[in-house]
Amino acid sequence: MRAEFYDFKSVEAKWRKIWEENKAFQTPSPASGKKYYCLVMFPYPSGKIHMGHARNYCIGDVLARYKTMKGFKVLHPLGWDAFGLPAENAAIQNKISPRDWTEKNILDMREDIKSLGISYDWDREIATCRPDYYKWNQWFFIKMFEKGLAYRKKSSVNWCASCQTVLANEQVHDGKCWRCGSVVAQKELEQWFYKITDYAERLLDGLKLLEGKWPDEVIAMQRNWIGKSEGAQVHFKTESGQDIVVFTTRPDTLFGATFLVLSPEHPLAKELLTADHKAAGEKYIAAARAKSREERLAVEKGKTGVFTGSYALNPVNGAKVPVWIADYVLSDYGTGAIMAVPAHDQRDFEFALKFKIEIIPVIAPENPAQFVPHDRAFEETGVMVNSGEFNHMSSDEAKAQITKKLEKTGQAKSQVTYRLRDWLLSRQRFWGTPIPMVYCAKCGLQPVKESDLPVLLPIDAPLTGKGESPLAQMPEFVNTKCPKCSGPAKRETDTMDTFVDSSWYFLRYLDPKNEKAAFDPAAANSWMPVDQYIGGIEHACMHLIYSRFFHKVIKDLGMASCEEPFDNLLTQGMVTLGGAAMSKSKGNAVPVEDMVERLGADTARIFVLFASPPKNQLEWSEDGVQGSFRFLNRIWRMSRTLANAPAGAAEPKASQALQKKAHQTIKKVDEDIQRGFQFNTAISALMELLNSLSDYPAQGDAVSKEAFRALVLLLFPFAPHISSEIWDEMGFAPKPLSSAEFPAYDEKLVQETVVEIVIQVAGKLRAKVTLPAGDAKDEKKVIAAAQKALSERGIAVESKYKFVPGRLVNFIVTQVEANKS
RNA sequence: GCCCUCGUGGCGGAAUGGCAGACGCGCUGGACUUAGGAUCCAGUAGGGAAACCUGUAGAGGUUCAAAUCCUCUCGAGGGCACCA
Repeated sequence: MRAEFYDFKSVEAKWRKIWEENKAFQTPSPASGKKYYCLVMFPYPSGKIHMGHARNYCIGDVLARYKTMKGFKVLHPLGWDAFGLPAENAAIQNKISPRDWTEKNILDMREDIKSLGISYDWDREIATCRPDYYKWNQWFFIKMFEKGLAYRKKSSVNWCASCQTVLANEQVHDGKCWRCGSVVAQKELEQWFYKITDYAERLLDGLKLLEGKWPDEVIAMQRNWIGKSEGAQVHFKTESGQDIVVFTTRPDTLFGATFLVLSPEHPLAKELLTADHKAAGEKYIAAARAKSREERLAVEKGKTGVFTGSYALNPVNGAKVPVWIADYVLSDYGTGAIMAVPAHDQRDFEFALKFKIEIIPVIAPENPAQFVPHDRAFEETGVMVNSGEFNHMSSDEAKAQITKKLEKTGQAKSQVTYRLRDWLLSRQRFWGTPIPMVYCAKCGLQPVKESDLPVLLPIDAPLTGKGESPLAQMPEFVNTKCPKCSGPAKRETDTMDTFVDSSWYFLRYLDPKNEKAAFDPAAANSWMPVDQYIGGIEHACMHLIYSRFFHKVIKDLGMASCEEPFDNLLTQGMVTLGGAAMSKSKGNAVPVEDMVERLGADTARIFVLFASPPKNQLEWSEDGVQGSFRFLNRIWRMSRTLANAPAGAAEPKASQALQKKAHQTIKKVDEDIQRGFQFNTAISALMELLNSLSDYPAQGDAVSKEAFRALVLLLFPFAPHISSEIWDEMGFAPKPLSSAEFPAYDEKLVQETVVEIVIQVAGKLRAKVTLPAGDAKDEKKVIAAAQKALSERGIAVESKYKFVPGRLVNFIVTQVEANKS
C-alpha cells in the first residue's frame, strides 16, 4: 500500500494561478489606514535561487501576509540588483551579452520565487540595469556633483587585479576583495568619490534613532566603521618656521611629546630633510611607497623610521623635539603627522626604545599604589606630573585645559576625526551605470544636461576583462559634444559602483514607472520609512551605510522627509549545508526548484521558518524537511477526518479544553510574530494545537471544527497554499482565505480555569496542587492547600512564605522533619 | 588591543526573574501490515531499585526564588585595528 500524501503539486499550482489571476498581491493605497512597508534585500540575478536566498523571502512573506491580515496596507515589492561583475564575466566566458545573461536569469529566478508563493506585487518589479532605472542614478550623480558631493581626486586607491577595477574601502575585507577574495593592491589613480564623510556625524547620530530597532551588532559595526575620535589639532613650529599640524586624542600628554613623526607621504617629509639626512630619508620614503598596504600595516615587522635632522618646538613648553619619518603613521588619517608620547602610547614607546629617544612620563596613576609597568606605555588616565602649571590636575581635566590654553594663541583647536573615508564610486567595468560627465578641452569637466539623460550604456562593448574601461574602446560612445560649448568633447568611460544602484531602490518601488522623476516625493512621504528591512549582516558596512547616506542626501534634496530609511532591521542568519553557507560555487546549494518539485513550497517554507529563529544560522536537514512535510500531511488528514466524521458532541470538559487551547494558540502566534519574529515558536504552537485536535474525542463536532478553522487561519501566513485549499474544502468563511482577517481571541477563554500551584520549600520544588483559578489567587486557600500537600508528604514548614498569586508559594525558612515515624 | 553577540539534552531549539528542556528531529521499544522513506502508541537530560539527588561553560554575588540580573574567569563567533 502506498502512503497517501496530500497532492501538494496540484494544490500549489492551483492557488498560484488564482492569486495571479486575482492580482491578490496588488499594493493597496496607503492613504486610508496604517501602512506597512516590508522590504527584503533584492537579489543579484545570478542564476537559480537556492534555499539560502529563499529563507529571506519566506521571512518577509510571513510578515507581509500577517500584517495584511491585521488590516495594514502592505507594500511588499521585489526587484533585481542587476548590474555587476558576474554578468560581465559570464559574458566573456560564454559569448553572451551581459544584458541577455541577466534578463534570462531574472526570468528564471522570478519563476523560482513565484513558485514559493511569496506575496510580491510584481507590478512594481524593477531591474537596476534598465535605462528607466539607471537614468536616475545619473540624475542623482549630477545633483550630488552640483552640491559638491561628487568629486574627482587623485589618490592611492584599492585595486583588485582579478576584478580589474578599483574598490571602495568598504569593499575591502581583511585586505581582500569582497567579491572575489583576491589580495587588494594600492594604486595611484584619479577617481570619482561621493563625499560620504560630510555625513559622518549624521550617520552616527542616526544610529541613536535605530537603537533597539536594529541589531546591536550592526549598530556597533557601523560605529566602528565610522570611527569617531575626539581630540585636538596641535601646531608645532619647526626651527625653520614650517608649521607641522598633528592630531591627538590625548592633549593631556603634550608635555610628554618628545618627538614628532610624519608619514612618508607627508608634504613636509622631504622638505625637512637636512643635508646630512637627505639621502637616508629619501631612500626610506621611496621604500615605504613601494610597499603594499599590507606590508606597511604588518605590525609584526616592528617599527622602522628615519630622522629628518630637523627639530620642532613643543608649543606647551618650548622644548626642542626631533622630527622623524615613519610608516607607522598613516598619511590618510588625521593630519598624517603625530606628536609621539612614548610614556603613554605603546607604539611611540616601541619607537622611542628602538631609536633611543627620551621618554618622559607625564601621567601618574590616580591611586599611587597602582603598579606602573616600565616595559611598556601607561595608557590610562590619571594625575598630571612633569606638566608645569597642570601638575596635580586629573588628566581628563587637563585634556580640556591644555587645549583651551593653546587655543588662545592659535596653537591648537578641538578637532573631531573620523575613520570613514569617502566612497570611491567609479569602476573600470562595463556592466554598470555610465557616469554622466563630459570632458571638454575648453570648458573642463561638465555634467551631462538633465534633458539628455540617460546616458545609455551601449548594447555591446568589446569585453576583455583586461582592466581598461570597456567603454573607452568605443569611439562612438566616447566622442560627444560639450554640454556647455557644443565643441568636441569626451565622455567619462568609467561606470558606477553597483552599490549606488542599491542605495535608493527602495524609493523607486514606491513609484516604479515614473518617467519624470526618480519617484514622487508624495509617494515617499506616504510609504517611508521602510517598516521592516530584512537581509544579511554582510551588508552592515556596505549597503546599509551607503543607503543611509544616500537617503540623507535625498532628504536634503527635499525629496523625502524621514531621517532614516529603514526603521527596523532584521539580519537573518545564513542557511548552511555541512556547516558552510549554501552557494552554487561550493556545490552545496539546495535549489528551490528541487524542493518545490519534491515536497512542495509549503514544506520548504515551514522548514526554514520552524527549524531556527530567523536571526540564527540554519543548518539544512533533510530529516527536518521531512518533519515539516509530515506536519502538513497531518493537517491535511485532520481536515479529512473532521469533514467526514459524523457530527457528535464531546463532554463539556474536553470541548472547553480544546476551545481554550485554540484561543491560547491565537494569542501565542500573534505575540510570537510581533515579538521578535519568533516564527519557530509560532509554528510549534500550531503543532500543539494539532496535537490537541488529534487527542480530541469528538472530532467533527462544532468545537473541533472551530478550533481547526483557527489553525488553518493561523497557518496561512506560513503555508499559504495548503491552508487556502483546506479552507475551501472545509467550506470556511470568508472566501477566499487571503481576504480573512487575523483571528481574534477571547481573553476570558485564554485564562486557565484551573491552575497548578507550585509549592517550593527554600526555593526547591516539593509539591504541586491544582486549584480553581479563583482559589489560586486566594492566599489563605493556597497556603492551606499547600500545607496539606506538604504534610501528606511528611514535610512540615514554618509559617514564613512568599506567595505569588496564581503561580506559586515558596516557604522560606527551615524545613523541619515532621513526625515521620 | 578595542567593540558587539553568544555559551541550555545526541541535534535544531523552548522557557513576562517563578515547575529547565515546549515543539520538532533523531533514537529505543511496541502496534498495524500486501515490508513502508507510511501511520499510530509508549519512552527518551544525567545518576539511582526507589523516595530522591544533580544539572543551563566555570567561580562569586543580588533575590524568598537566577538559564535569565550584576562582577570576574574560560570558551565560541563576528566587526575594527600601528586610526595617534
